[in-house]
Amino acid sequence: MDSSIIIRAPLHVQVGERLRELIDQGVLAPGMRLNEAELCSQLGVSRTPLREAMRALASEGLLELQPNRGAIVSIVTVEDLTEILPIMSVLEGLAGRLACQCMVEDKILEVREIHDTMIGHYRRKELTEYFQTNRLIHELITEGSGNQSLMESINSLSAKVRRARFTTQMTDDSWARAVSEHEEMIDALENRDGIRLEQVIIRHVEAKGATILGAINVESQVHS
Amino acid sequence: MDSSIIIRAPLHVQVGERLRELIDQGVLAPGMRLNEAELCSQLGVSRTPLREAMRALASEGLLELQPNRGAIVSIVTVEDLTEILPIMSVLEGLAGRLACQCMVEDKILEVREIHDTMIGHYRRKELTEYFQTNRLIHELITEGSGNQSLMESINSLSAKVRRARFTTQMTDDSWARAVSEHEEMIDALENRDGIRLEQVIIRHVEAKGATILGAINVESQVHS
DNA sequence: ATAACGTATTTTGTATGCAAAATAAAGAGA
DNA sequence: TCTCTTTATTTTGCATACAAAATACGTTAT
Repeated sequence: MDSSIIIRAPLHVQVGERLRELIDQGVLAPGMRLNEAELCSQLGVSRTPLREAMRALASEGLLELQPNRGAIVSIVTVEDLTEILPIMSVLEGLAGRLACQCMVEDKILEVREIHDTMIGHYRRKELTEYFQTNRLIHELITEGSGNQSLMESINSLSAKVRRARFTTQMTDDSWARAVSEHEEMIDALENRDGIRLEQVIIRHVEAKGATILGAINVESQVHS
Repeated sequence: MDSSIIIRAPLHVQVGERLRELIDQGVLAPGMRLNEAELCSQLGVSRTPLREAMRALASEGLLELQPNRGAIVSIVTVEDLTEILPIMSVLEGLAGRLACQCMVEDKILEVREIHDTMIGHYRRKELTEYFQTNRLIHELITEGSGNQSLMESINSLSAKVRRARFTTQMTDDSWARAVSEHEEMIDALENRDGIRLEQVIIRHVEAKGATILGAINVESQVHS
């Protein structure tokens, strides 16, 4: 009858979450070798739960395990991004199409409000806040699809893209375009026009992908 | 200099592969509890590598881990299929679109040949062989996308769908339709018309999904 | 000085043992 | 007979210990 008992998550789960954080924050940088003993003393656990957590992260693609040679934080290459971005595009598109069917009116209103907030950030050229609200909108639409499996797929890919840590530098032009595409998205969503929303999102994410890959190419040119 | 040394995979990797096989074959049936000690003696390993393998399979979705209560082979529900099939649809569609750009002429020819073989099986109503060649075509197109990440995503979802083990009973009508869609697919591929191939595949996989879900509903009606 | 070999040290892989939690079983009370 | 405790057994979670592989290091020979 006691429903208030706190179920402590197993150590290997906690360790997994902690590692995920560390990788996300970049404390464990891509390419870095993970020393088991070192991490153990750092996290205050023995090697068993640590290793179990590492297997799990590895099969999610966050770590790369080399037999008898330990694990490294996996590196997201330009090739990876080139592969992942088109996938994101169609998946987010699908999420949009489904969201038009599933999302309750309240949620759509919420998206509209965040959209308006985002427009404000755009007008005031507040880049960080713009990206934040932008991402939030995409996440709400993904959630709105009501498709758990789809959410997981998108989130997993999305995490990889974020881990690439490129410097997104939009031109005034591409930024304006992105905003107008968002306007269209909201419009399609409010009219529950799934087909149109899907098309707009696909175009939108493809364009975003092109921007990202373009920026990376510029970067690598600078370095050479 | 010795490149002929055989690098034997670590035990936990071997165990993982073996478990995957057992689950795939249905020896470890969905919902079944996995007893660590039992599996250990069966596979001839200690609990450590087994547990590491289990974590990996769990984060791939093949196993479900309950804290302090062991693991069960995850069950693919109708809801899961309802979620997964639309995802498969757009992903295979994308694969088709990309395949039209990437596939070398020889590979397209190969697909054509298998397609013709499949048509033969269709005419002779050889169901098993039809499904086999059918699946092979889808796999070749997926490969042909040249997108490793996309392949992995599709294969992972595809494995789940297969694990559901529904009994696909096509009507003459839906079978004829599937075949004609395949004709269209091959035609689009040979003309490297990516947009069209994508559309056809999306329609085709959606229809296949409807057939599957329909069959399951019929089954559950029979049981009640 | 460099290359190659052999040894020492570190690091990973696996097995085992113990503690804690969950399940099964047995017994007492209604 | 059924339900609720209490106890015994099983099973999972974690730590430690040992073996094997890889790396680092020092020595010797060219």
